[in-house]
Amino acid sequence: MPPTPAAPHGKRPTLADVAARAGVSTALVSIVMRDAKGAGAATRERVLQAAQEIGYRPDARARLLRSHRSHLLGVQFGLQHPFHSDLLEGIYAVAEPAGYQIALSAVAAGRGEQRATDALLADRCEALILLGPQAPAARLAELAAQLPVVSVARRLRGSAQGVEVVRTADDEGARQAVDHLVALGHRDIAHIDGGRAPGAADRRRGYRTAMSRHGLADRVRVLPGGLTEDDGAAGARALLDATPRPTAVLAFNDRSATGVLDTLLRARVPVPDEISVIGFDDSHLARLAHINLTTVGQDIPRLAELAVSRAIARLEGERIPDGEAVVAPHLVIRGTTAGPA
Amino acid sequence: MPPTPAAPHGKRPTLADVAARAGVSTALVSIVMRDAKGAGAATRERVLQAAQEIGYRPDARARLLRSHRSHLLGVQFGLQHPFHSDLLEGIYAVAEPAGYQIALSAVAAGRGEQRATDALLADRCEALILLGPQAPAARLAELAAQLPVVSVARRLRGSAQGVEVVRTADDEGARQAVDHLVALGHRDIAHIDGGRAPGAADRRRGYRTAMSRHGLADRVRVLPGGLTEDDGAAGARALLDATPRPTAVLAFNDRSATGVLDTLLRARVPVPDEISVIGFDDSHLARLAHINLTTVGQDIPRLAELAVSRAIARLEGERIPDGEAVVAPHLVIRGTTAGPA
DNA sequence: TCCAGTAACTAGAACGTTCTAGAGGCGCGA
DNA sequence: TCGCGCCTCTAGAACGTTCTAGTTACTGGA
Repeated sequence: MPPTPAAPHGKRPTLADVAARAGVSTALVSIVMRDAKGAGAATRERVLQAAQEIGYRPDARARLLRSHRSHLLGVQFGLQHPFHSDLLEGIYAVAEPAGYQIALSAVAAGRGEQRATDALLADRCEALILLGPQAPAARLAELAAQLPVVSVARRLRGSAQGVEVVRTADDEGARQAVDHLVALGHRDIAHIDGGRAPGAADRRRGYRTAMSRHGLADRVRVLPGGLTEDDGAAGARALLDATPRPTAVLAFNDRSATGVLDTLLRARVPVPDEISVIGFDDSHLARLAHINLTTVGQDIPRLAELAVSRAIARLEGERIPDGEAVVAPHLVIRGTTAGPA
Repeated sequence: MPPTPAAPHGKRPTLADVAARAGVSTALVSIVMRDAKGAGAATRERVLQAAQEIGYRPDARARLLRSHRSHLLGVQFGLQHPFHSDLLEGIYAVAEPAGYQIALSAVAAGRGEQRATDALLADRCEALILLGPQAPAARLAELAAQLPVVSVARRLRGSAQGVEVVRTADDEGARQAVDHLVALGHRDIAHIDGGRAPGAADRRRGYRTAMSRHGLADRVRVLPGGLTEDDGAAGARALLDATPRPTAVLAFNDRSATGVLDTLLRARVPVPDEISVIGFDDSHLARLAHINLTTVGQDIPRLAELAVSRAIARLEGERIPDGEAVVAPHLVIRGTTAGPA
């Protein structure tokens, strides 16, 4: 059933092979394969037939070499970040319909960001989309001098000229969480933060200002954390020892919140009866029936769409609105928040 | 500080630009850039200097187009599988030192395996490494007719001729888990399985035969499950209703085991005091201090190494040992197993 | 002194596409 | 009948690299 894939000379079949078999020129085969206009219906049919028979596939590299546009977007992502995986799903969904291909380059242990971006540049990407890049601003500026660069989820001050930024309004997300807890009647609300992680500073600030606005400046309590479950668990232990013990806690992200939940369960502190918990991200984790976490959702499809569309806009010479693209988060209320006992 | 990246004519600099600046031929520049022999030390220095000055980078696509080997391994992976991310880390670590580049292609919602492999073929990969492929065996055979294909973690019967298989001895892992529990004194040991997931059938079989070998055939209890936390949670609820209630349970994987743990905690059933729990994978999850899961570890670096080395061996015409490459798992004893009450 | 051998370098053809020009055929209005 | 435009198709150059087959210059052995 599968077409015999063997090319005449044992190598991968090329345009010329198809052309010979169909009795036309290579140029015409090229036209047919690209579905461009300039070929008659009958010939088109015959060429496709021939291509099918010898199992021809266009060579993407040769194609890109010749055409002066590559229509290739390079995406750098971290292998260990589920959040990046979710973004990638969104990026694929937007880029392919817009006629752009995606080239992936992973950041892994022993393969730093420099290696990752070098590979993308060598592949002739037209623009770079960097998910949560950690590289120094100077390096990003250097890249931005060569081609359009979009930083997703990492905020950059003026030091990285020319880099587009797409991110969530982290401070606003923290504010929504605090507002929700205050509306439920909480006053002693703690925050287990994200340390130096991207967005952590903004979430910390959002928490502080929201507390102040509710006249709770003296109840502010920021516990050092990070972005893993262990960080959350450690924060929760500190929380339990605190006096007065807070009745609610905002974690840096869902992973951290999961650690908090686990520690509270083990300590037989019922959630949300004695302590309410809020996460951040609305990851798959949070949605699971047995975790059922109230959390601040990031609008991942929107972030992905903005990242791609800004990259494309820069490539096609459209004028881009100045400044960062900031996406509003939204509170997702589930089962881990309730009024204080 | 960064070299002025502008090429003479505003486009990306090429070999010819470097050659002109250094006053040599393009062929010689090519030699220097590849670090091949055939250039004098002084000239070499001068060429490198010129390349540096105009910010030259080799064009990977043109390079691959010309050279008849591409030294490119295509890897297909699932965006939503942390296990695949871990494998990828290992694959990068092995492939790059061996002189092979990695091209990634993700399987995502709306981007099936066919699309993913098509992209890799268009990119002129020399071999394909598929992580947990779900495609029908016929499709894999069709690919294998065109180039070397390695299937990781998916077992294939004779129907997919020519496909290399690299996998963990799943039945053996299940056996180790049962042996451990029996040695602790357990007799009522249940298994929450993985349904139709890759490896699930083998683990189920390993559990059954191990139970039989210990004379516990009549205690065998397989509960339907899957590969997510929710599946584990559902299985655990079924477990609690069973009579006699099992004193130990082997989950399909760590995610499922996490769901089990959570349900047991909520039901105030202490682990491991009343019920012991074992997972499978030794994922990051299992290692977390507050989960501390006894689990069957897969040797991920070894799986990655075997996958890459088999692909390369096929490419370089070396003779490969017949049959699948099966890697032994190993039990990792942590805090969720103990003797029955 | 001559020739072989080697090291340094170059011209020009490939690789598999797309693109630019243009050739030929046909229909149609004047 | 001519002239024009349109459609289909083709020849050949181009893309940026590597490879093959030289050419030149220098060394050292007979």
